Amino acid sequence: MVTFGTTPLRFTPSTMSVSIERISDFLSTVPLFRELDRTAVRGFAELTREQKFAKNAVIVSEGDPGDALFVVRSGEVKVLLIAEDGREVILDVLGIGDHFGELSLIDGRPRSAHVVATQPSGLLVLRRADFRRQVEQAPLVAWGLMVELSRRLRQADGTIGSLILLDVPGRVAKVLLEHAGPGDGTPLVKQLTHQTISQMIGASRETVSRAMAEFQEKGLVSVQRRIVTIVDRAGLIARSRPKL
Amino acid sequence: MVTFGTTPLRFTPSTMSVSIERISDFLSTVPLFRELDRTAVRGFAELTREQKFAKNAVIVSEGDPGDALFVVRSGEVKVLLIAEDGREVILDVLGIGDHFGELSLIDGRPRSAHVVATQPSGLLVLRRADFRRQVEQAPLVAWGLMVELSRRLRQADGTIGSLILLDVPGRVAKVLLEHAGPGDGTPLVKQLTHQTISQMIGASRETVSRAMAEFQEKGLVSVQRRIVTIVDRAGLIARSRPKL
DNA sequence: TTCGATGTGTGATTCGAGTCACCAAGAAGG
DNA sequence: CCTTCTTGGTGACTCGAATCACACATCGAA
Repeated sequence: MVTFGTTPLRFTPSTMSVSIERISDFLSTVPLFRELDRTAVRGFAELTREQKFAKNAVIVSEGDPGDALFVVRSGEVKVLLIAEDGREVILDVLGIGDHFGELSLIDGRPRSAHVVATQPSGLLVLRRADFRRQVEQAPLVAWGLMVELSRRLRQADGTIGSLILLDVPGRVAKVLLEHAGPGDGTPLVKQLTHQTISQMIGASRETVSRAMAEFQEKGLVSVQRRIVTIVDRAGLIARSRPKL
Repeated sequence: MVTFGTTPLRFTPSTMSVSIERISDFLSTVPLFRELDRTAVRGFAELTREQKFAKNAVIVSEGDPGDALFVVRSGEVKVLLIAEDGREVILDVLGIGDHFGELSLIDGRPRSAHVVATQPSGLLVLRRADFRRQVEQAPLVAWGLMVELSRRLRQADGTIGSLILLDVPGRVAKVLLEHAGPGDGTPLVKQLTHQTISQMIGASRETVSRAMAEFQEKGLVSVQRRIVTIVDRAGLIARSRPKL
């Protein structure tokens, strides 16, 4: 349900269905729902309500009981751990079409990380009970969920490997490659500050700066107005391997 | 199907069913199948064949096309990444009742890691097509699979966090706690060499040795005939937190 | 029992990367 | 437009942990 300002609006059926239609269109672009037919997607779209978050707003906190799944409709959020001393570890940066919160939905345990908006964001919220009921109608979603969890597990294992096997410049190179556009000469899909990168790979901001400087000097990447472009992909890949 | 030596045996129906019965009994102790009724478990048990592996035998290799799920029936295996320079990262050590290989089964992608027997081991093998068909009969397994993947994802994220936030002794403490028995004074459930621990936490063997020496000195753990017992759990927990 | 093999303990040295301390350069907002 | 905030760059110093180099302890198997 959508509200403008603080006034709740009553929709005429036609206005209503336009809105649901829009959400359905959006959801069918999300991999999790891609295999479903129109009707099934609509089923999910109807259970959805959109919630807006300002930049830096906390969306979920580690330890909270979690009973909702979120799909990013606009904006950007980061998934992170916060240590007692305040240091932050960024586990993931999510953009439009990504989703989070499924772990608590599946196993009923508390949230495993914090999620904070890095940009003003609109999130579609699906509550647990609604979601479960709907999954029983459309078991394909269960499959899609497993595929997504598999992807993340592979990614997490890869991250563990590179934390152990690579030096800081190697880890920076890997992050750049993971966020690279399709071909050489394309800028990164996301704008990552050195600070953000450092929190993703467990390094200091300064060391990331030095690594980036090294890459520019060697002609591996070029940076214009803080937008990073990969010039020599092969060179970066070489740098992202454990050195013998 | 079971074979002794190289001679395939023909079973009488009764012999056969004893064997299947045994496997069913075993499978129903595995969390993945725990929610199923006898008949459903039997369905899976019948699709199973046991394969023996010698110590150090390679069970699956990273990059292989994967089309089977393995359940450890006896022995122990390790899941690991191997860098080009030969260094090994141990992602997990699996014992009786644990399983691996589901990622490739779910998403059809190549194996994401190597699996090697650390002890002579017996593995129950379930081929992809059989497994999928059976899952359609028993959708509860799909749910169990998601719960298991969630558990691993939480664990992997925790590992990433501790690699970034903790020093080596902190990471050692964390591993000890994760493998601890129920109460203080109980020995670890698995025997881990310093070498193995070092490969799990991305440290050198020597540094792990020194950390263990420190823990013994401070009375946090005691070691007798290479069996580690946790004496002061609270102390270890304190050591496994990021220090302010 | 004796011999490999496998696991552990400890010093000395080296090195990658964190920390501290600034300064410069873009963005962003009044 | 000029201030303010956020981001990036670089040197100097310090420190945790890897590496190197051995010696010692345990364990199985011949």
